[in-house]
Amino acid sequence: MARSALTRDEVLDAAAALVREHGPDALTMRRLAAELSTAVTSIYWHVGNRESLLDALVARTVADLGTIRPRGATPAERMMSVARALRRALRERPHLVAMVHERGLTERMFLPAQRALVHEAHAAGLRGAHAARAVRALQFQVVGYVLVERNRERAPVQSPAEEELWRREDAGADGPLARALAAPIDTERLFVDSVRALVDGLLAGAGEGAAADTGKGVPGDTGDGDVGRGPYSQ
Amino acid sequence: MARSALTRDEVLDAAAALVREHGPDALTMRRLAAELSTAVTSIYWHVGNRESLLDALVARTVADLGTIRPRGATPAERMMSVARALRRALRERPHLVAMVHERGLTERMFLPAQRALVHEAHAAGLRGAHAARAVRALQFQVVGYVLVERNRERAPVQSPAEEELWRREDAGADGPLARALAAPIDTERLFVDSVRALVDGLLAGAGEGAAADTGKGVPGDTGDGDVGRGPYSQ
DNA sequence: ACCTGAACACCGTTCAAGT
DNA sequence: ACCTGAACACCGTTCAAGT
Repeated sequence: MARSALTRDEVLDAAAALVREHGPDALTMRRLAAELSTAVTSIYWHVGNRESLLDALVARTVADLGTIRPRGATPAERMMSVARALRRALRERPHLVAMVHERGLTERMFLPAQRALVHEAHAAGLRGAHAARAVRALQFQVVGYVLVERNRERAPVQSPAEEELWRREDAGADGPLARALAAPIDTERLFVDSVRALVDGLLAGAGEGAAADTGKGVPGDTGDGDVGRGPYSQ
Repeated sequence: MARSALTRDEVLDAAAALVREHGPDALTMRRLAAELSTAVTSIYWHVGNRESLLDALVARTVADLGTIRPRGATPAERMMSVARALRRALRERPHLVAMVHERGLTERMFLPAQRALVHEAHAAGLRGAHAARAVRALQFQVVGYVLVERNRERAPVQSPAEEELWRREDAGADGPLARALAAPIDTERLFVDSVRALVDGLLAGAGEGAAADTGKGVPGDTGDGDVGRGPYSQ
């Protein structure tokens, strides 16, 4: 069998590799063709155009994001474990997640996690629209946090260093506060603190009955990867 | 006086207009030149290159983001008013804010708001590193929320409609929950709820003494707009 | 000090043509 | 059904040259 038969999957693999290693900007049709030792135009036959190539990569990422298994004894703990798992999954695929975000598919991507959160919110005694808002608040919180966090990491040396920006005068007489704000952020801890505060705030006043519910997790959410094949000639 | 003397500010104004009306992708050097009825290369003389042109726009936006005036009777209320004001400011400049974000300058942009939050956290009785974490948690929350929110607005018709994704089985026996999750999000309300829950969680247990503190607001944070002028020849 | 056109090395995409 | 090279209309950027 001749090895040289180019397939759509090979194209996607090579494209994903380029993105993973050099970022989305490095993914040009010509470079991709060179990587695959083929003509640029062959790629067009397999994936249509650059836009739908990116769409396909994004669809893959959405499918890749596996199911989330909540852990912990109480609903609050299990909600926090979902939040941590979500964050980790996002951080493992920064470029691709950014692309998902650009395409406005973030929500679709988080459906499995959302299901797990619904389960836990219910177990915590939240019901109806109240539970829905709690789930979404947490989801927004986690996704937003990771976006901000990634942003900080990509940031160049912040134009004026944070320390310069925080002179003593601004923090009143609170020396430790000023010092804490001048120090680099412990994003790990800040994340946990933020999530805990939010979860506490959301669950405050909810009926605390079903805390011993089995943290069984999410119904399987597999499949759904493919996005349409075949030629793209008009 | 000859009207035709091209200035750096004119270039920036035209560029900002292009971005505001057609998005960052529409800002090409050639189109900008056409807009200004000048040669492409003239623009290079004034702003160096595309990258530093974007930098300058971003610096402008950062400077534009005015000071924030907290309102409300209690520190908690004033913190929430800062959060709302921040969100509004972000939503008024979506393209430019996205550019600030891409450049990793989000933090720099929010310094004024951060100052206001520090003031209120202190008034609420938080001290030292604890106060610093509260301020940052809230800041991450607001910025992250707006990023997610913008993302949703740009989203195309979510591939499978949310309703299809939420069949009854997933929400257990909670019909209202399922219906609430299938309905479009009231992002305004979700934002307020989330912020309130977070603020409540953050302030829980803090000394509640100085609630009547004057909500005087932030020390002036003007100036700082310019970013270096002159020729860019190597 | 400011502006210009020509030129270079890139893009994504289309098309007519091959096998 | 798959692959190809040539060509088009765009990019950002540099350079040598004008005034």
